[in-house]
Amino acid sequence: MTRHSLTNWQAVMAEVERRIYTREWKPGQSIPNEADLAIEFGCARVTVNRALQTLASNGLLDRRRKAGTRVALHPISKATLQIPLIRKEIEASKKVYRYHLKLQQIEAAPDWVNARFGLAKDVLLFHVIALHTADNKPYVIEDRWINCIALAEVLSMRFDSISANEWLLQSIPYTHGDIVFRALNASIEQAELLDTKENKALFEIERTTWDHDTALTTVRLVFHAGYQMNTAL
Amino acid sequence: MTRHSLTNWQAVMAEVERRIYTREWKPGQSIPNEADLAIEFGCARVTVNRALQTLASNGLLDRRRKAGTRVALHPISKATLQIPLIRKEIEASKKVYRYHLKLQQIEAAPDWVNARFGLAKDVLLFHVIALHTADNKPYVIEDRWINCIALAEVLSMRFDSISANEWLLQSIPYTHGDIVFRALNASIEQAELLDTKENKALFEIERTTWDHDTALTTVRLVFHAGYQMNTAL
DNA sequence: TAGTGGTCTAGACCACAGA
DNA sequence: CTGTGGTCTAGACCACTAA
Repeated sequence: MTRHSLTNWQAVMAEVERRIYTREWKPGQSIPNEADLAIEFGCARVTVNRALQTLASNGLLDRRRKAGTRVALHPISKATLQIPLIRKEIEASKKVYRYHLKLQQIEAAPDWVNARFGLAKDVLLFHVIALHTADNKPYVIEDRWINCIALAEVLSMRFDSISANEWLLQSIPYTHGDIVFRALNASIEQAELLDTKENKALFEIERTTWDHDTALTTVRLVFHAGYQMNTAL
Repeated sequence: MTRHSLTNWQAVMAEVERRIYTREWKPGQSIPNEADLAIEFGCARVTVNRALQTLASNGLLDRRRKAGTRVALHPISKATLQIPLIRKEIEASKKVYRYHLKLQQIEAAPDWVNARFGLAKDVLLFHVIALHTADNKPYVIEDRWINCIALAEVLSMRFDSISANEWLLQSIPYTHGDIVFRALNASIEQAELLDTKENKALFEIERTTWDHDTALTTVRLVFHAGYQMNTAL
């Protein structure tokens, strides 16, 4: 991919990668320490350090103080998922994005939401259901619950022109989140919204975001039939 | 999570994160340059650089030479997926891992495989189907095709005691890979192997690994009903 | 062209964990 | 105790790009 001139530490990284890849350094084997490599490559130790740290964070090396650096035995592959705004994702594929609000009200939440939020059973939460379309075809259903105790601002919002997805991401800072991916059989309602048949296998992403120990919002994104999520290794 | 004493650059990072999170520095806004921050924090510029680079790689900052550093407008969330060996994944949940070879033969590949490999239609490829179980319950079907032109070693392998998954990962180096996640309705055969019903929504991961421009192997992993993939944000 | 981030260096000290 | 990686510093030069 990158057709640029390599910086020094990238060159060191590339050379180390090459030695691992060609099995000059085999899985499980110790490689020379940073100081020796710095001498061999004729650079500062920090430069070697940066290269090896990067490789270690990619899972290609195991590093321990005193024990030294070894080629990883089980290269735990790491894939990085980009999770963009739905609107951006659709616009990136050069399709026309549209947004349709289906429901916005305050109501008691179902069990799975209360479980996620760690709230009592009959707390009222802000509930939004919306459909995002690409070129006027259903793309994803956004079924969102918002903790309006922690986020009182939401009570005055109308999500008919801006999606809750977008408003939250731009306006509400969070400290961390968790994500679950799963497959589910379409309910009758989901099938109707997504223009497919009941029981069709659909891809779902469930995301909850937190401000420290307080859950702010949880959303289930149910994608149209045939949706695929891609990434590189 | 981390209850350790922070290193200096981590402290700087934490402070910058705090300012972003508390909106002292708002989305889109420029923050002071590295030199000024180094003075303010009483540390070397490199230390600030490391902190800001880390935040930028997490998507929280946008950095451009001359233009300076700004708080990201659209915090593109990045989630890192760990893709371990199936055996490790099962053992990590303290269940008993077992492996059952269902098929191993050389045959002409279906279209989707030829498409991935960029090969002619009637090339013969190495085909393996296996079931991985956790506590004797079906966990995932591994349906794998191996490019035995590029990987002649595979012709002498018997995958009845070691899985192709494991052998390939430990023995065959690759330069990169791509991954697709999707949902599918169980076929009759899949339902039977996974002890569920036809048309049940199942989670599938399709992974292809490459040595430069040569596809080495492609695999479809179809998980048991109810499987979820988790990650943090 | 000038300001900003990106990288590099030599040297230093520290923290951890193996022997 | 000692070898190794982890981090920090001050200073320098380079590379990109907005003005």
